[in-house]
Amino acid sequence: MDVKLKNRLDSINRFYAERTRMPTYSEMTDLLGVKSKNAVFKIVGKFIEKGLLKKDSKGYLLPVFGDTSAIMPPNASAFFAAAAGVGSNGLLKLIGSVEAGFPSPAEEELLDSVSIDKLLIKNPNSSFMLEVSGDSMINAGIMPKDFVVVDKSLTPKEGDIVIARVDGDWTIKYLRKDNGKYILEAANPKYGLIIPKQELTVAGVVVGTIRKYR
Amino acid sequence: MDVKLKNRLDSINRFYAERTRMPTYSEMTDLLGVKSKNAVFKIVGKFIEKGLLKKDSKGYLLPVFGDTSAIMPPNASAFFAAAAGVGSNGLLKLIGSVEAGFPSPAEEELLDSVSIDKLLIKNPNSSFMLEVSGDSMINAGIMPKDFVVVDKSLTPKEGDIVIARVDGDWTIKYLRKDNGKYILEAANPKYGLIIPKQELTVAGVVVGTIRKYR
DNA sequence: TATTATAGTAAACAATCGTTCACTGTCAAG
DNA sequence: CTTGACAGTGAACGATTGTTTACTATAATA
Repeated sequence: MDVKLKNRLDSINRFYAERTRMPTYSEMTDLLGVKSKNAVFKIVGKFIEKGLLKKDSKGYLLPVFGDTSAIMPPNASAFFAAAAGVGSNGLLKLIGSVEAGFPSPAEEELLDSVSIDKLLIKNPNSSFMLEVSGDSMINAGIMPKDFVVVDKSLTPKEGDIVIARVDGDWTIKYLRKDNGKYILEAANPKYGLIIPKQELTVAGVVVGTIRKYR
Repeated sequence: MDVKLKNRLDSINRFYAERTRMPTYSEMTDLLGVKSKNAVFKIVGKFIEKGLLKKDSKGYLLPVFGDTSAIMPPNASAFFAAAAGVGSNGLLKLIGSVEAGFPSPAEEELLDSVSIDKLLIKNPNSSFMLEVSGDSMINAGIMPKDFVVVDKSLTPKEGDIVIARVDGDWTIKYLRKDNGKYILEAANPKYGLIIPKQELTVAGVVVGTIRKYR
């Protein structure tokens, strides 16, 4: 796909990121630099054909997100967007590993865009975000003030990091088993195992963590 | 706001999360359980008046995201959504700290919803996501296979975690200063300071980290 | 009891939507 | 030189949009 077409797609996707809705065909005449809606209709038709945009069941035009179930496809090479840093969908472009660094702009393949929301949240209706306090999980790379994404719908299993209520207190810990009974283990040698006296309730499984700097 | 109204708002927002667009007034008659578009018009008018939905400059209805610049408002109390786990906007409900746990459903205030994308990404056009390899930042809670969000537009300053190219290699490290010259410091005692022989280029500042479990 | 407020119904309206039609101009290939 | 492909223009069309109008039923208030 040539640069002009790619820039056109980017401008549509950028509209979506900024305005939280897809542009109308009329609005796209301005975005794409054409005068007629039929020209837009044909250009959009090409993007739909290539799977870069889509229509829903009612015929409304929608953006297409990168496939977050396959982060870092094995053979993907990547390149920076142009110096102006055009992104698609307001989402992040997934480059590669830190060690691979930032490839030269000469590489031509499109970067996948990913939505972090969609990366971490599999079940929107049963997922929540909590802020971590305390350093009990610090050796698992979970620090105070980090956020964890918790999914209540998942069945907890041994080794999961869970949000649990034990003897009336809430905590975040590894879920372990000892003699057939669930116990909790911190990721900090300062804290011992938690063996419930009365009740251990697992409220949800931690499926992701987020930290914000600056 | 009573439960019926809140459920109506949730159903609109859930439509947005699932369909990537806002429903039409006609579609909202089904969502809200009314027969006439004027009833929808009035209900939506109430949400707009309360700041729970909005119109853009062209008159299109849009969802309203929680204010991510004020995560965890100091006096916010929170409660779980209903057992069915209704979420708004497909976004996460921000509850509270782990120690506060999950409050009882009896508490009535709305949870803020947050978009992680919007939480971490301030400049979509200059932000990227990289996967971490190596354990050089492990004591900063950044582990191999974590993702970092990098913003190229920020001016790096001392103490930032940066993506840098030093003597031809890419790395992620703390940016430090020694005798007026920039150097790099790992967060793992296994690794010494990096004092560039030739060139140190900072490509971007790390503004967030993400880890995915399961 | 009367009045007001609220929540809804049905229909009509002007505007805009996405799509189709007919056409033009440019470029590449035979 | 002719033909076909491609990218575009302008206008028209049927469908749908959000908004407005007129009204009804119920509940709350004075």
